[in-house]
This record gives sequence, structure tokens and C-alpha cells, in this order.
Amino acid sequence: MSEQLGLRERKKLETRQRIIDVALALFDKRGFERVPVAEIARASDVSEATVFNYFPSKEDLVYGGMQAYEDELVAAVAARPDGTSAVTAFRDFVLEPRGALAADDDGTATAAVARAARIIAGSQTLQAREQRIVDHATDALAELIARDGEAPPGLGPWVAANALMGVHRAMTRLAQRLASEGHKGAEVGRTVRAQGAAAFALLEKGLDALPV
Amino acid sequence: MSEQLGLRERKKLETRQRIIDVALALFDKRGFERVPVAEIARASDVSEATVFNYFPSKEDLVYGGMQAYEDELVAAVAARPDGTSAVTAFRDFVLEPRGALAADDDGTATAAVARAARIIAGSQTLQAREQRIVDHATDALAELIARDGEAPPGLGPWVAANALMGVHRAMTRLAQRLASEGHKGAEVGRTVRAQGAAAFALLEKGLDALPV
DNA sequence: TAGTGCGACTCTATCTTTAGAGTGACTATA
DNA sequence: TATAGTCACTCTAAAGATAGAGTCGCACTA
Repeated sequence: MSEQLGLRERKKLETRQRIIDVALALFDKRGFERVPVAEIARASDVSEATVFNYFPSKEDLVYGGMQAYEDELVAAVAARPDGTSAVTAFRDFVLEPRGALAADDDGTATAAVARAARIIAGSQTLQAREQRIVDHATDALAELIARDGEAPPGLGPWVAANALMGVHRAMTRLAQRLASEGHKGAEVGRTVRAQGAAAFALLEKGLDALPV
Repeated sequence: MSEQLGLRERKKLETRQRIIDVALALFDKRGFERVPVAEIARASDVSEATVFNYFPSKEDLVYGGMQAYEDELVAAVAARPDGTSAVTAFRDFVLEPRGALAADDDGTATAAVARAARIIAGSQTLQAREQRIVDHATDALAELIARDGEAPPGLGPWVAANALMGVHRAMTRLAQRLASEGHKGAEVGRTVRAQGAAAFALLEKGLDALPV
């Protein structure tokens, strides 16, 4: 757990995290659009310039984490070992227990998930940004898939990428719903992963496998 | 109470105070000489260079406040209004209720005084430094007194300065003793000031006034 | 429709802190 | 008495944060 970071780097991480915590708390209370960045800066004990040093835009205070996750996801698929299909790499990455939801004994992480859901639900700006992130990841993924097979360039790669991303989005929404309903971390994680695995299986076997 | 400082200046004060607090706590626990500056820096969450940015020497962590007080004292005497004697200006400055000891309801300040006494008592280095500070202030004071009267340059000014500084030191030691014995702030302040006033009166009337 | 204000974001100079290597005194130990 | 180690303190370059002014788009209002 102790990353043995230098003082400089450790303080940067702390500042970054403090800004995020403060901002999300304010967003949750008053709504994303009704909290000026200047106020976040004041409450975080930094200057406004510092907030923009860390986060290129106000939206990144909410979506920085998600953006990073999508980037990692695409990178993981791109860097998969030979012999592993893009679909498998995608599935393995998404299903891997990770982050706070893996072991969230006190419910802190689930509370954060529920809060994020509330914040996003309350802002069209943020919903639009989520869409853009997903679209971008989908395109990148489709590109990878297209490079994979020798099939002619049709709709296949993009449709496949979209289907995969759909599982990911569905898992995210399920997690948000469960968290909002008060279920605690470990259970949420298990449920989401199980449902996700089933969904991937469905896609792999083909939609014909859907029970009638 | 709110000084309306900018962010930069406020953080500097906070950092400075945090370093002092951390250092004194460590000194009290282990002794001045047995706590490396590097450890103070680590525990204060700053680099060693930063400690020396704020405090020219390790001793200044303990004596910075005292040094500043002596400087102010000499400055106050130097800047006294016309018609006021150096002795009067000195006495008024020293007897004025000031700082934490003026109103120390919860005993925080007295605890700090007692701690400072313990720390100093445990280090010859610090005792020597205290002596140097007092000597320096005494010389400066003697200089001011000498400029005052037209008397020939004899021992008078220095002896007078020393006598005045003696009252100040005696008051300090009384405060440290009372604090160490568990007396609380407001009472300590009152007692010290009363005893100090009596001591000044004795000097002013001349030692012949001492009861036999 | 022109004006006004707010708020996101940028830019530059300056201040503060850190990293990291180094010096010199003193201490303990062989 | 040589040797190694500890520690106070210094120095320089680079990183990070702040101040303060300014741009631009947008909403509200006269």
C-alpha cells in the first residue's frame, strides 16, 4: 500500500484527491452547474489556477477517473498477448475485480458510486460528456477489432465494439442502481461481475441464445 | 481574528506553525539534541530545506518567538514618545497583558509555556542561546539608555538595562514555574504581572526600599 | 438589441517548495 | 589516532502554486 513516493509527488496526489472530494461533495449538494470552479478552489484551499492545472476542464473533476478507465481498457485490448482475441481481452479486463468495489467493507466506495450517479443524473452537460467518452472508446475499440480480422471493412467491427461497450455500460449502471438502493460494496461487485459475465457469454454465443 | 490574508501568505503561516508545533512536541518527548531536523521535516510534511527556509537554525524553532519578542521590546523602547523615559517604556511593554497568557481559558498556553521550560531545561545549547539573546537585548537597551541621559559614559546604562532585563527574566521564570506547577493561564498572567509591577517599583525606588 | 455580469478557462511573472548533492564539525569506535 | 557516521546547514536547478489580469461565450435585462 505504501507506494514510497517522494514528498513532491505525494503532495500532488493529495491535492488532486482533495480537490475531487471537495468538488463532488459540492456537486452532490447543489448540482454540477451551480458550483463555480472558484468556489471549489476556495474550499479546497488552492487557487483557481491550480484546479485547472490538475483538471483541464470542470467536467474532468467528475470524469477524469472514467476517462482514465476507458483509456486503460482500450490500451489493455491493444496490448493483449498474441493469440488472445480482442473480445476476450475486453471481457477479462472488465470482469477483473478492481478498485474500491472489490473490497468495500464500510460502504465508502458504494456511497461514492451512488453519489456519482446522482451528480451525473442532475446534469445534462455531464451526461453528454459521458456519451462522448463512450463514443470515443467505442471508435478506438472498433479500430482495434478491425485491424484484427481480415474481414472486409464493414459494420462488423463497430457493431462488435458497441456491443462490448454496451456490456460495460450496463454493468456500470447496474452498479449505480444497486449502490443507490443501498447494497454494499462486496455484494455489488459480485453481482455486477456475475451479470457481466453472463452478458458477455450471451454476446459470444450469439443473440439466438436468448431465451424466448 | 480573520486577517484576510491571501492564500499564499496564509499557507506560509500555517506551514510555519505546523513545523513549530511538530518540533516542540518532538523536543519535549525526546530532547532537543536528539531530534534531527530531517525528522522534524518528515513529521511536518515538508522537506528539510523548507525547515531551513523558515528557520535559520534549529534553535530558532524554539527561540524564534522569544527573539521576536526581545526585538519588539527594544524597538518599543527605541520608539517611545518624547517625554517617556526608557525605564517607563520598558516597564509598560513588559507589563502589558499580551499573547496567549492574557486569556488562556483551556490552559493550552500555560501547557505550552511549561513545555518550553522543560525543553530548554533539557538542553545546554538552548540555555546558551537564551543567554545570548538576553545579552544582546541588554546591550541594545543599554545603548538606548545611554543615548537618553547626558551622563558621562559609565556603567550606569548597562547596569540599568541589566536590572530591567532581570525583571523580565524573573517574570518569565515565574511564569514557567507556575505553569509547570499546574496553575492555569489567566491566574498565571495576573500573578506574573503583579509581581513584575512590584519588582519594577522596587528598582525605581531604589534597592534601599527593600524591607530588612 | 445593446449592455452587463458571471463564469470557464488562459497566460505570465513571481513566489515557494522540493530534489539532491555537498561541506564541515563533531562523535563514536576500532 | 585513523575512520566512518551523523547531523546541521548550504546551494542550485527544476517543479509547483499563486496573483492578477484578461479573453470569450452565454444568459439576463434594459
